[in-house]
Amino acid sequence: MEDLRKIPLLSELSEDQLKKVLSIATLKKYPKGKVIFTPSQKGEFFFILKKGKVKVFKTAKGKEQILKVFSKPAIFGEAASFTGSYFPAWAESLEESEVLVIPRKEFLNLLREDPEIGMKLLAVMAQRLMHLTGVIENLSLKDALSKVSSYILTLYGEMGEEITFRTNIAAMELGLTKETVSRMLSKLKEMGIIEKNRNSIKIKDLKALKELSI
Amino acid sequence: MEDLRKIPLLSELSEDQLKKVLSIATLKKYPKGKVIFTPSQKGEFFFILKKGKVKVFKTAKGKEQILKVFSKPAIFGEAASFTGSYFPAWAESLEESEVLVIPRKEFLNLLREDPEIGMKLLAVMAQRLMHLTGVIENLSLKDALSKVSSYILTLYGEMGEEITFRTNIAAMELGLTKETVSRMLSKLKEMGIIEKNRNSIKIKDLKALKELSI
DNA sequence: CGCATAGTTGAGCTATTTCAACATCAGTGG
DNA sequence: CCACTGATGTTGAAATAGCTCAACTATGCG
Repeated sequence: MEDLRKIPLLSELSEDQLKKVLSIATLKKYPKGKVIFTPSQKGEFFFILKKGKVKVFKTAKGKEQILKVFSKPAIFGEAASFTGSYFPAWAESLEESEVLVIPRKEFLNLLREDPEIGMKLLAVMAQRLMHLTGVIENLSLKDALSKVSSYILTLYGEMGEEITFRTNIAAMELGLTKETVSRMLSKLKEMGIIEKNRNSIKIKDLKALKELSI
Repeated sequence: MEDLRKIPLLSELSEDQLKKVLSIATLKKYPKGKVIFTPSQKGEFFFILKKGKVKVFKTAKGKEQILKVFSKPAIFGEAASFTGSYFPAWAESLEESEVLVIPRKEFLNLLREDPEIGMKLLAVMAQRLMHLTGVIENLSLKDALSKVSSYILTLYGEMGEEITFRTNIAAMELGLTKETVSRMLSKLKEMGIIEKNRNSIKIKDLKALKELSI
């Protein structure tokens, strides 16, 4: 429950309000690879990721483009559950996950009761917008090496730290194939910019990486 | 002034409120090709397009990707002026335009005074999110012919209608070159799906076009 | 232990870009 | 009113980034 306090939208709630939310919410457990919502569903529910990892993505013609991966406690599906329209994307668990599901009606009640929550939601949506413009910039304006470089930087915590890196997830986020991502990683390694193990990388030359990520 | 009422955010305002907004706002005129804001500016102002046409876009490495073109009265730059952070993109007039500029402070006051306006803004942001997910879908999952086909459909009003079509704008919205867009148009013409003049097209086979746009 | 999943590497392919040359049009100034 | 100029669009040929396909390796999970 304390994890949930870290979510901007919920941090604002009083103890009582949060309890109320939790009493309304249903806890759902999704094993790895389960669909949480699809574009053919209307936003009748609002989702809070409590534990696990979820990808939100578009698909067409057998291809898939990730919009965002949630791996920390966060809300998702908020736009559609606000408007009540169809979800603009798919959501699927990437690992075993726990999700709190709140009916749209209750979600709207919360908003109505406390305008401060509406403001928080605005802030979240503004963040989402910025994130998506970043995705678009990546997709449209950068070449493969820049994409991978900037992607690594988004994962980067502190110098010398081991960064878990999933090639195929990266590929789906960046609009590349896993082969291309793999090749770019090899290239970065050759250039002495990163070190590479099977599931993780380590940044050796942050400055050069930043340079490439533009 | 009545045009402004058509903008969702403002339609909600009382006569007095709207007058107040207009008294706060500064009317700015931009000739064609003028920059309205850039990513190096913080969202100190909120913009209302009154007349004209404005493109909001990202650029890098001499390339340019349009996020959205506004051609009817609308608000823009709302996310950054809500959070006060840097604009995530550029805005530039595509033709001579009139823009109402409102200081962030006053904009936030409006939100504070009337929660209903906050709700409207949420709706607008939700729309923007859906739009951007659509842009991403286009960029990442579709080939050139599909992109152009679906783009034409977004412009489409009623059957047999002449549709103004600007090849280079289309290209910048679709993440293609003008040459490719031109070639795709020729292809669609060859296929008997559209008719084509210099600055406009006409849909001859809507069903086929929809088929291609997937 | 075995099998499905994830990653690597090479080779050839192809959609789109790039470059170049040309055509057309709209607006401007004489 | 016409000539000039810059912007916009068209078409062809060549270049290329990234994809597809294929074969192989490593891994981790049941």
